[in-house]
Amino acid sequence: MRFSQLYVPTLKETPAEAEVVSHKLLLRAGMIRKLTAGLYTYLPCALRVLKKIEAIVRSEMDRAGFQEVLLPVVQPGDLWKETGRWEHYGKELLRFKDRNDRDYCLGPTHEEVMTDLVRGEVRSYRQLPLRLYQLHTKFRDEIRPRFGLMRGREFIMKDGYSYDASVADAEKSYQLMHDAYHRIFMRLGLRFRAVEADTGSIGGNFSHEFMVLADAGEDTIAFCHNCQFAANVERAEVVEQEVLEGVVCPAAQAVPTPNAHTVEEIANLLQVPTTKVVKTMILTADGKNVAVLVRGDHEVNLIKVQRLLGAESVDLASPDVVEAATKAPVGFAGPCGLDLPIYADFALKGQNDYVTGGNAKDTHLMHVDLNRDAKITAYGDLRNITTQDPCPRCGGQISLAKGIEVGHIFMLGQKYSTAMHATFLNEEGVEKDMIMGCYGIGISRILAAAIEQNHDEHGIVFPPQIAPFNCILLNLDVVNPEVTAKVEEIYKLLCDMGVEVLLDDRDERAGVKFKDADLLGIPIQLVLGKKSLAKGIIEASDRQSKVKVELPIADFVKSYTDYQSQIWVNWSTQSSSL
RNA sequence: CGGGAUGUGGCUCAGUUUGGCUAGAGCGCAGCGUUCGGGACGCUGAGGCCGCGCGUUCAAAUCGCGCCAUCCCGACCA
Repeated sequence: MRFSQLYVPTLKETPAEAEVVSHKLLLRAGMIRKLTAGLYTYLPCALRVLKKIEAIVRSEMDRAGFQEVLLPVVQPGDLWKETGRWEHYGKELLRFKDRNDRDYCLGPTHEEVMTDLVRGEVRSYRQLPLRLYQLHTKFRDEIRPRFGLMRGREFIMKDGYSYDASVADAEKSYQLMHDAYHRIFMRLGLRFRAVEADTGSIGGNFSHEFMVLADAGEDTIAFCHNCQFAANVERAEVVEQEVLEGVVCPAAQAVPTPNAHTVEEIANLLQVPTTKVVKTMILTADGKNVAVLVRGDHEVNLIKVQRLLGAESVDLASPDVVEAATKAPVGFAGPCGLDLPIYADFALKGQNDYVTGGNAKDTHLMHVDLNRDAKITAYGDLRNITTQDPCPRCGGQISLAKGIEVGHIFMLGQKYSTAMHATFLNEEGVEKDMIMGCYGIGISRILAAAIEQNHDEHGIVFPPQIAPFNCILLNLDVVNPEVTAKVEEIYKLLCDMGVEVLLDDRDERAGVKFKDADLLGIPIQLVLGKKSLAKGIIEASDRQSKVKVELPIADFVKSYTDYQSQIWVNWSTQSSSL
């Protein structure tokens, strides 16, 4: 491919709309353009990368025994009514009606349609397991699309579904995908981690997320240095610590705390550590209000609260609810005398002499003993894990890291098969519901995640496995006939070798070519100009390390082949699952 | 949906506070010339219903009201 022919409108300046690195670089590198909020057009370079990602995903899915199909994007509302998700999925489901006034939606995921396909044909355990997948476009009307391709409304996804006759078989399907995902992310050249995850709205029994490690990640993962434990903080359980003896606690005493709202402000004002302050949050769970208590230096985990209460939804209560419950403005809630069910985190249990809100304007209570002065409904694991907590499996040291969720696998169980009557006859001739699993990979998100993880001040640093081209050949002297003739010769040679080469044949200054080559993130830069031609060499440089070597023109085929394979090997040793 | 911000040539932004006469700069684009190994320089030129609507005024990019769009922070998720 010739640069002069390629539609890559690179930009010197970053469009104001972009905030995160991947979004900025995708725009600057001429890979994507925004159509409207959350909807992006992929230009040739981006599409080349996406196709490489898809090819790796496809080959590993096929290898795992999954068969590719392609389902419609538009789905009938009736199917969603069968599983109850027409009511429960929420506004992310874009709904509309056809000319006959029938309900339809754009597919945000395809459990219903895939299961409809399977239930129509499968009658016997002999036809199971059935493992299918597809690669196509999903639409979710996100509340807030952001970060370019990281959270678009329309995106490319690989979604796979398994149908098994028994739980044991379903677990095999799940493990097959777990292993395949490992191979996929290794082959993509990324640093990633599989973590235990919450199942969220998809539902099911258990799940793992595959996280690309990057500072811009929206998720926090906790992992152990000593054992294999790794989990999304949403999910990571906190083990209850040994109960410590409480000190002798004086009687509770109200103190004025004007202008102090946050835990830090209270702690400073009253000269106590934040660990001795109790955070009281009023939550609304399925329409009922409850109070949740955590230590001042801890964060409430709403998913854990939801699980403890067995609630469908849990949210922070609105200010008027808080004011009605505490008879005070927001910021002064406390457990003493509060007429609500009160759930407290384990960490508060063993100690006393706390500072809490006073349920009155500008007032807090000191010397609170929760067991003496408040009525705690129950203690439980209600907060996010911290680096101070021991590993819940082995007691080892916990670390936290940011990650971008690029894959998620779920053991669904019979949630959908039961609702949709996806049944089969077993060996005994008894009708059973199939056991399902579903397995997603965000293809277009991987493009963004790869850039978040691999970039520098000059631009993108693509892993060679997914780079839009294997190398870029810079003609530094397009007006010089000898140089140009030699460049053309090398270009043809590379094409004949099957190397995906981008020839920068533009009549531009050297600096422009170097800048664009860096920006695009092509792993290998080959440079030929008057100087190098005189020496009989081509300069090659590694986009990642910036290390330059000289390849003799005389022995170009072999020296290039060795060089490229070295670059690839370097990358594959970097990709890891930690 | 709540909170914050921004809308001015293709891109980045100035001008808006204190209304004023042909609306500016840099980049990019077209032409000519000089340059040519890390985003060159000079000259010439094209390109703007100043987000949209209504209003105030002799006069609106600038003031008021309404709407729309985009971005950021929260609840969602591949």
